[in-house]
Formats: sequence, C-alpha cells, structure tokens
Amino acid sequence: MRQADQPSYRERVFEIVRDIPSGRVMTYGQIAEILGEGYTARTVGYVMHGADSENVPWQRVINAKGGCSTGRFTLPVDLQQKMLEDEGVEFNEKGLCDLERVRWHPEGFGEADDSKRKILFD
DNA sequence: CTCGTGACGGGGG
DNA sequence: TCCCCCGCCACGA
Repeated sequence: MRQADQPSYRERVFEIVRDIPSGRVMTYGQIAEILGEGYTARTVGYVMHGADSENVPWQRVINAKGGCSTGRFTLPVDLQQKMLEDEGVEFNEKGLCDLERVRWHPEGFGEADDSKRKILFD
C-alpha cells in the first residue's frame, strides 16, 4: 500500500482536487503552484491522467485557457465539458469558460474573495 | 543510468 | 487573435 515514507506524489494532487466544490474549477498550473516543490503544470497533468480511477472530481481540473485538455485519448473533451456544464459551469462557443468567475481558490492560498476582483474592471 | 513523453503554460511572431 | 516553440519534471522502457 503505502511506500513507507513516500509522500505519495499523486495523493497531494488528489487532495486538492477533492476540495474543489461543484461548479468550480482549478487549472493544472494553479495546483502546481500551490504544491510548489517541483510540481509543474506538466506533472500535475501527468498525475491527473490516472485520476479517473481514483475517487476525485477530475473534471474540475482544466487548462489555463479555461478549456478542457482531455480528448487526446482516455477521455473525450466533450465529456468533461458536459460534466462541468452539468455542474453549472458555462462554456462559450470556443469551448472556454470564464476562469475569473469559476476558478476556485483553496482557503489559505491567495485571495479567497473573488468579489473584490470585480472592482478592477469597474 | 539515459532517453523520450505528456489531461501544461506563457512568450513571441 | 491564433499558432508555434521551448521550458518543466516525474515516469516508464
């Protein structure tokens, strides 16, 4: 089971993903930045590759453009987008969603209050 | 041990 | 605005 003192690289990522509430999303890079210590968007994506067999809401992790990066194989983009739309996330005709609106900020990291962000454009 | 790969990201053309 | 290229790092062959 556990590799003794193995910090379980994958588990770190899943722990954060499980904390993402329905209707919200996080990007690969965002998760990598929070974990730090050698984690990059690239590696987080690698970990998420096997997330479908884990007990995590993998569909809530998308790329920095606001779209789904699945589809190459394993899982179709349409499925992930459909699942997110089912949670209330809206996508435009380009298959992108408004990250400023649906991005989830874990407690203790950066600003959890996205209500202030709107002032920047007002 | 070395080499290539990938559910990414961001800068430049 | 869209497309291409290079950098990042854990993993498997």
